[in-house]
Amino acid sequence: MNTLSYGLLSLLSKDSRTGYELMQHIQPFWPAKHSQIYPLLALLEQKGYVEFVHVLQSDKPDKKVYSLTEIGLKALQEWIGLPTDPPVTRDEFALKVYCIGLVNKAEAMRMLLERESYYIGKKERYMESYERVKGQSEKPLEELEIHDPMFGNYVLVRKAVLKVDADLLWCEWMKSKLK
Amino acid sequence: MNTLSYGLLSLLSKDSRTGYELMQHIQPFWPAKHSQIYPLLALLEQKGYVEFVHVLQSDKPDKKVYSLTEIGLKALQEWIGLPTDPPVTRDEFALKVYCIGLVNKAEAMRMLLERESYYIGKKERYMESYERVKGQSEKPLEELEIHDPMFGNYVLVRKAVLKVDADLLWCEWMKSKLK
DNA sequence: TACATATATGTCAATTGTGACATAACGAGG
DNA sequence: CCTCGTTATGTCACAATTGACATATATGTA
Repeated sequence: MNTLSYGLLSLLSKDSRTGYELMQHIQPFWPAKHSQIYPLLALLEQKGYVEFVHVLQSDKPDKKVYSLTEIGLKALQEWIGLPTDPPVTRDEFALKVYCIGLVNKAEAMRMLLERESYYIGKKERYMESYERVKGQSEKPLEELEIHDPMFGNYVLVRKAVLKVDADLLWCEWMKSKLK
Repeated sequence: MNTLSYGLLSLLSKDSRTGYELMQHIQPFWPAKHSQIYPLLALLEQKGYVEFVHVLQSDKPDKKVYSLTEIGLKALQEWIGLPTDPPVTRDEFALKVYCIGLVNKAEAMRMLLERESYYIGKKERYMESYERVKGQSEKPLEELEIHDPMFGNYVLVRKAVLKVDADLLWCEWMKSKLK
């Protein structure tokens, strides 16, 4: 069982979801395409870690709603205690920045502004997530504690916002360097 | 030609390096093992983008020092202008945090402290890089501009420090949540 | 009318990346 | 003396991931 499989179990521990929804929601922490998710879900179902019900829809295609089983929950709990791999980031832009002296200031500024607007868009989406979490929570977010069902969502949105703020801060600083 | 290949050219645009050194220096932005680097270097050499000289060493194993060729430089310059893929991060810890409510506060705190010390170690190494860059630069770092050979190193260390500071800030904030 | 996008699931070939094996010499520690 | 870590290069089987293809319906757009 690979990390992505456990990631899917992790999402399913809160809510029953379709493969399509799992694919959408796991993106910020473990980007994966549907072509990777669907075969893994079939494997997880084979092993009895998840089960699904067919849900017929008239307006949209029918779907399979997956949920975590008892033994899936046990597997998930065991995995949490196991050693955790360090995060891995692959950043093509950073590779380009290393040799940015090969282009002129104007071109470098163009690239930087493009990257900055990418981060601005990301931050906007994270802020929308934050508002969604706030709307779904019964308590004020600051009062949530570890066993509250929204705790994970809350602290992860916070993590994402802090990181994108750091990226935006660097972009701002870089702009002053390229003036 | 994949992104990692261009990353190698990018590093070689500043200094001639061995495959082993390239493997070490590309880690922060594009983690790759030597088993991936060496075959790519052979391909790049076949295409004429890089060339190497054998350097015999008595105390350590002999090595191959690679450098960028004219046509390698041209390929690198073309790549810089091309659209840049967004950064990709895979974070197993974040997947665990999503369902952290499955374990008790003490266990969650243990995991968090472990992750925090990982980030502290990373920050220390980045600060060492910063000092190394400062030592190698002729001008004060604040005065470096885009065409200075140390500019890329300087702004990337700054980027790395800002990001790890954001991670540490989140850890600090999380500790207060788990008290 | 035609085309793009979103929902929804699935397969498969090709590419990318990992972990183990192989070799070899040095220095440090038990 | 033996093992471990570092330097240094290389191969190879396997696992993880991507991108294209396939299908179907609804909705919005040119």
